[in-house]
Amino acid sequence: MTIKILIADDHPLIAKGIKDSLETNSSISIVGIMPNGKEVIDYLEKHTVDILLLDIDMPVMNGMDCASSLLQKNSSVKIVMLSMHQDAYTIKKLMDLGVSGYLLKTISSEELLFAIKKVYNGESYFNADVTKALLNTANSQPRKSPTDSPLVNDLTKREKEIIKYVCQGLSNHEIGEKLFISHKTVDTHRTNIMRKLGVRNAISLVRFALRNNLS
Amino acid sequence: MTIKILIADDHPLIAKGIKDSLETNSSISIVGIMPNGKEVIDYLEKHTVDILLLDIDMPVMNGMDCASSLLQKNSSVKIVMLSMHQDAYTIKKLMDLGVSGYLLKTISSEELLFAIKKVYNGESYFNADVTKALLNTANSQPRKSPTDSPLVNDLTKREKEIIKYVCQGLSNHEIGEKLFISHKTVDTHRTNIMRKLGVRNAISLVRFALRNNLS
DNA sequence: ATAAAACTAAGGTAATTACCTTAGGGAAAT
DNA sequence: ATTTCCCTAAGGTAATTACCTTAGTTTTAT
Repeated sequence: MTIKILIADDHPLIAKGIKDSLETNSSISIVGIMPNGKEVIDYLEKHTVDILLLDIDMPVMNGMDCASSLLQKNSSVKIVMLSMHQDAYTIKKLMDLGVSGYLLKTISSEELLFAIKKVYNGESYFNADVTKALLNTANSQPRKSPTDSPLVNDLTKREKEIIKYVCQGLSNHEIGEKLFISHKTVDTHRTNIMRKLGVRNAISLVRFALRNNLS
Repeated sequence: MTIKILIADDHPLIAKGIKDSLETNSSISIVGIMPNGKEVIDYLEKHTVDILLLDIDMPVMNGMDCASSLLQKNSSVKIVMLSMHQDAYTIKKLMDLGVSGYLLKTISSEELLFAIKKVYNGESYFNADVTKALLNTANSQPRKSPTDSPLVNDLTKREKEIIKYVCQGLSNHEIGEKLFISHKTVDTHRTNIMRKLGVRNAISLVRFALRNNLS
């Protein structure tokens, strides 16, 4: 009995590391490496695999959209997300979609193997740090992980507009005047933005914006 | 002749991938894998390596601080940053510090090998996407001001220290804890700083700090 | 040695932000 | 056609910041 695994990661070095780590185990076979979600979808229309190790941050089609698409069409593949960041917002979204696991890339190859076996047996596995990230935000407040880009996609047009003005040092009142909306609406946008990005104050928001060319 | 390389990355899977990719080449020897900047510093005090492949996002001591420390003490090691993100901000800062290369983890093992050889021969290497990221922001934001704004001279040592932490998004309480002073003292410093710089909120303060390399 | 500057601290007040909740109308997607 | 965002708004509360004043201690400079 061999567990057939498909890896989706746009970083060749990382994908190779995962592949090599797993292939030392004879009951596992890596059937392919895909550089983005689109190619995963295409591949899975013609082939069957047991487990998909899916990175989130990928070009063309990201892991989130890919997982969403596969789960909605009731694909038989079990999906294990493999990400750099423990962003509670993203994790929750994926759990709601129905992925079988969420692992940080900080895990050892032993833990990865363990997780794969559990998932293969129909269980799910979320590693400790991930669970902790969710606990910290029991009251639906995501957290942390600036230095991230996939999060930008969650922002609406208006939110990006608000960010620009926040970065200019304008107060909620001033922003409201510029956009002809209430300062309370600006406040709502700000709170939503910060929740999405997992930051707790305006300065961290500005730092994020600068890193992602939103300023 | 063997090129001795030290890898610093807190993700075992990734580090292993890089290691395996490079070690297929007989002229390269991976002498170790360090999980954070602190351990790199410790290691390099006792050993010598040719090239340090340094990840930026690491716990305990990040790659930026690690590179800064090594370059300031004139370590002979050549530093090649290896990051997930093409953040023009960070790249510029690191180039100013004097790192020999900056590569995205999206590169192939072939390109990594090519870069290592160049750096080993005293040249530097920044991969295409990185260069592109810099071009996009070259005109919009001159990072390095040749002459500091006269206002900077009015700031005391302690005030510059406070600014650094403010830029990190820390609250007055958190800054107070870091510096072992009262949050009210931090507040006083902040107010004094803002008065000197003629700004009215923390975000404008951060903008000023970024323009004047105080962050 | 004395003055000036820097660092520390605190009390108080006003303004602002951060966060939660609820909610209606319109646009976009399925 | 119905659901699902998105944008808008507001009420409320807690936390934080901005700013003022006063003031003791330490460090630095002349």
